[in-house]
Amino acid sequence: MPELPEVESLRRILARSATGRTIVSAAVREKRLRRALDDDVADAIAGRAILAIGRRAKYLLIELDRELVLLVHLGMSGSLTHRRAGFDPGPFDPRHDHVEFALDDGARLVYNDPRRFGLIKLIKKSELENAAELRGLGPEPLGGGFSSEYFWRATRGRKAAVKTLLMDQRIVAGVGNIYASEILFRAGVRPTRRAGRVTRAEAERIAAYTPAVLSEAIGGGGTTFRSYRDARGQPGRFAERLQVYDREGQPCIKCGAAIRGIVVGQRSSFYCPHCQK
DNA sequence: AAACATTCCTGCACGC
DNA sequence: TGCGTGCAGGAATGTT
Repeated sequence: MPELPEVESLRRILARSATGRTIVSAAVREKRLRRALDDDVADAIAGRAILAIGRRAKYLLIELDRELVLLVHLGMSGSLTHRRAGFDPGPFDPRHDHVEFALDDGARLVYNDPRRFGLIKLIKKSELENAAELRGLGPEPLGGGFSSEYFWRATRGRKAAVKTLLMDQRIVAGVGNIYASEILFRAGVRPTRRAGRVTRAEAERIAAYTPAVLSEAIGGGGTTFRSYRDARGQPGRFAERLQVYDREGQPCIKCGAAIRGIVVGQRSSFYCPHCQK
């Protein structure tokens, strides 16, 4: 997964394929995800109509009738696939297909998550804003709330690496490890730079490249690094357009210098020592 | 066999 | 001293 572009790609596919459908039944095979699924989730979902599919940060929001919302997070290794009736159901994975929804058109939505860092939670629509998972999230990077002025202010006085802050969901919602490296490369800022030392011009570039990179990735259907698959079971195509991520030792596309791989805030990070200051 | 696309929690350091 | 905040580190887990 599953950073913002992957979840947004998933949202768009499900919006077309599942909106208006009714969930006739739900089966929970494994409820031990990041948090254990509530015991009554399957019963509460059965019979509910899917009104819309939304997204906040990396959370997918499946809006149901009766003012219910199913919150889905894919963690590190989760996927939610839509399998049409009568078509190849894809490789059935009994060990990791943890939750399955049957729709009234014969299709199925299958939640698969090997590492089980994901989350599925049913909440009332009125409690959405106050939900612990969504409360405190920063602005959506594609929603206009993530301005250069905002980011510049948010970084003042902060000693943590700028990449760490860019990935902090309270600062901006949806940027994860892959795109943080890509955004900082395009902005010409090293991931290790202390956030408080980012100049105003650099903050402007970061704030501008953040939505640009995410939008481009959405256009490519997201990034498949190892195992990510979209709702149709297809890998994302943005991996071919990654300029630094997982390219340690390979030449920078701008200057030819060898891309470096380092660890920042315990996450693998990549940058060009020549282009990024 | 070490690394991993995410989030949450703990504990320490620092500053007021 | 006490408290709040920031930050680092680790844990959760299965796969490649």
